[in-house]
Amino acid sequence: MTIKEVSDKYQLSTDTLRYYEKVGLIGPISKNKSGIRDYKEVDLRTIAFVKCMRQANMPIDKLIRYMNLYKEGNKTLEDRKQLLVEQLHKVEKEIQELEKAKERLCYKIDLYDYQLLEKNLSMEKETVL
Amino acid sequence: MTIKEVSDKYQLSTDTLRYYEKVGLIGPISKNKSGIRDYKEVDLRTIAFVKCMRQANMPIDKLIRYMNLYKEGNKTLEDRKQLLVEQLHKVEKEIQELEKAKERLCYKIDLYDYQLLEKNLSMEKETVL
DNA sequence: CCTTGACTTAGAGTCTACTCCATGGTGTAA
DNA sequence: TTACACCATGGAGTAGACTCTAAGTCAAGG
Repeated sequence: MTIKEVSDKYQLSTDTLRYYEKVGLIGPISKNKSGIRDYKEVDLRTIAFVKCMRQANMPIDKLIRYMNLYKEGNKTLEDRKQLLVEQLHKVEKEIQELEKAKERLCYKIDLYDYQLLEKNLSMEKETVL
Repeated sequence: MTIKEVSDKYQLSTDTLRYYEKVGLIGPISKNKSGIRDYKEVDLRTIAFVKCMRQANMPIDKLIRYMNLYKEGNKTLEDRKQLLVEQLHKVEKEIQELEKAKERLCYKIDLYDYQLLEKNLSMEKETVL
């Protein structure tokens, strides 16, 4: 699979894909004789995971640490789990904060609706009289 | 209320408070004869709102636009509401994405628990034999 | 009076995560 | 075979949101 195809499939720019590879988040990706990347199934799975974790706002350096632990094999299971648990907590907290913000937004929007209603009523009055 | 007290109350650094004022997100804050800021009740309410919107990941420039509309008064009600509605949609989408990430994290953590269990069992076997 | 600690300013610096650029090679359809 | 879109590299540049620094002012306590 070419970098363009991967880019389209996962909605990550080709620049981003190369950047992720450079910093060690994915790959190294195998290349054909003329140096062009050929993404394999396992690469795609890594990319999907990375994308998901990035959407969970996991910072790049933490993700890199996770990937490095992964490469070290079985003895790092506990550490890797720990990283994910930490991230889970962060995600839960963020969801809570967003929910709070959401409520406030809804409340304010309601207020605006009310104010707009009043404004329109008074304009109508003006027009009628 | 001094900048330090506000900083403690809202968990925003004094630098950040001054920065918000500089870019026009809050204030201008009134100052005493020797030039020291004195935050009033209305400032605190603005700060609380700004903090909430920032936690909702509303970009600074959008917030500034909102604040400017607010200062223009009644005729901008519709526009302001529009900004908030947009932001609400963004927040809802982000919550969804975080929920997705959360599920994936939970799933992976479960897998790790299982793998760790297996590992410990086999270690126990080794010890016993 | 002097020190200490909190306050002020303007402006430079930092961090994260990309994103863009210049330059040059590749592959395939007409 | 030439045009075209795509690929590569290293390194510079950007956006957003702070964060820090230097240099100075001010009020209170010892």
